[in-house]
Amino acid sequence: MSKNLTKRSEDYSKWYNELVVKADLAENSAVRGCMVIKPYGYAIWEKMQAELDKKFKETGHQNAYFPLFVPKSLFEAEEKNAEGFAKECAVVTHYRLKTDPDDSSKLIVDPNAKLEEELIVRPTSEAIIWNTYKGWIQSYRDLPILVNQWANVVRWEMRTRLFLRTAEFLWQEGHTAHETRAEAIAETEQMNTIYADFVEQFMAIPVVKGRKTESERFAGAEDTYCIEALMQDGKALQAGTSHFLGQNFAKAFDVKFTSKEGKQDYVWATSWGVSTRLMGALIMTHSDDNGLVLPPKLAPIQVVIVPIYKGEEQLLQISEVANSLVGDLRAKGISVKYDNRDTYRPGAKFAQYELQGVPLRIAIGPKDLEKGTVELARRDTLSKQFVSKDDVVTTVDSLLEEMQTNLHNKATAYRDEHITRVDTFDEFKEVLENKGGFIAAHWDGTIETEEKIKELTKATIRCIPFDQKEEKGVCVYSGKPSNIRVLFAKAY
RNA sequence: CGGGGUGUAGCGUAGCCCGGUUAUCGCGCCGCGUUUGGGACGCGGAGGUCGCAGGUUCGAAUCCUGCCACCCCGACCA
Repeated sequence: MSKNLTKRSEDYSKWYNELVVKADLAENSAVRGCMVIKPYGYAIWEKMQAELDKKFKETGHQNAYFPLFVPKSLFEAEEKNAEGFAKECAVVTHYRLKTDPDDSSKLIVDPNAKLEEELIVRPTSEAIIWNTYKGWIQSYRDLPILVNQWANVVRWEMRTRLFLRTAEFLWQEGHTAHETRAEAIAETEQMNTIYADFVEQFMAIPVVKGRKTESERFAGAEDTYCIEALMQDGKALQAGTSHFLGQNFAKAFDVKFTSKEGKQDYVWATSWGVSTRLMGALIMTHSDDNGLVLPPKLAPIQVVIVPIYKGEEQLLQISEVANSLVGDLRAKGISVKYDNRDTYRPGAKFAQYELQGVPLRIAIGPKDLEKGTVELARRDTLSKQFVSKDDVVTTVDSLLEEMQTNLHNKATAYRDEHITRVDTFDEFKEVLENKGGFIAAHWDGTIETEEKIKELTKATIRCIPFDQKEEKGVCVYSGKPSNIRVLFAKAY
């Protein structure tokens, strides 16, 4: 994506148009920041869901569903968590409307239908889930509980951005309960790795795995692991998180179990999630000026076939070739669309599928009929080639694989070029201002320094990378000793 | 909630300063015909509470007042 297209969110409209429409109920400001995901965009989300779900099941997790509403008292139970989300909660106070006595065409909230206790629309489900787990857990035999929920959550953000920070978003949230600290930490690590593998391999987006600093940590967590991605405009995006919650929620909701030895103890917890924000990451990582570019593994349509013809008869001849090709490709498990609409010309279709990011396009025209070929165009490089009819299936098959790798390599190269090692604060500011991306710098480990750097540069510590080697140095801001570099960046 | 900006057809806009025929143009949409190897062309057509409410005026998209919404920047955040 070109630089000028990264500056304003409205510039993304070209791509978003294919995926999403902004909720726009005219005078109703209440839905500001929510989105309507169109079928094509939702199909992408469904592919992501399916892949993640598979990985969750492979690691012993099960899906369940918990209520949308959280009674306020439950929400209050874990103090830090409550405090962390308090500023951005939608609250249900009434349960009924009635006709306005002054204007029968209007409805008003019935003042007689006030709830005894307000209900919070979940910004996350730890509270209601841990309140439920309390009833599920008595013995070590009940552990571990490995549950995931696919759901929507609401966070009343002051400022929203399509996909990256919408008021309502779709996500999955895993909530697990364990006997031991070590087991819970292992789960936290496992899930962070699953996210990293998914985002890298399936979405072709390179990420840095690491740990959050205390100030960036999830409210109520003892430790937060994350995967951080870098967008084409040089800003970082948190693509997924996995939290080790310690015994905080177990204590808040009084969830104890009796161990083999007959002793009572609080259970150890984790939670982890990824959201529709990943679709924003997808757009901002791979898109170019012609629109979306989808990695083949998550493209709802992997191959589109466009006929080029004059007259009904020619279309029939081409359709014969096209339909047999569709059959052959589907037999290989490749998703194909044959677009034989006669209401649009080929050029318009080409443009449309490029906008939608369809990885491969096959055009079949009279020349191809003569020569026994098809024209094959790939979305990532925009290059075209003629392929013999007999070789199409194998070529498509290998190209899809190649494109998946190519996209990941391209994004990785970009990301790696934008990790800059910096040793002075002047250099830090210079790189941040002119180059963007991640800055690998020494940090003295204090919240004060972190805050000060944020205040001066707007850059935050994205993570302390797991694979960072120990290295003696001095803090880029305070000059105090440090033995590891952390990653700073401006973030979404 | 602070600072800045913008509201005219589905989308993008001209007109506003300096009030005056039927509100401009492009895209899109509908019909007919010709087209079809990179976003077709011709002819015809439909579509407007000029953000809302007041006010000034013979007359308001245009001037005044109030309100509302959206966008950008900031605080907040996955």
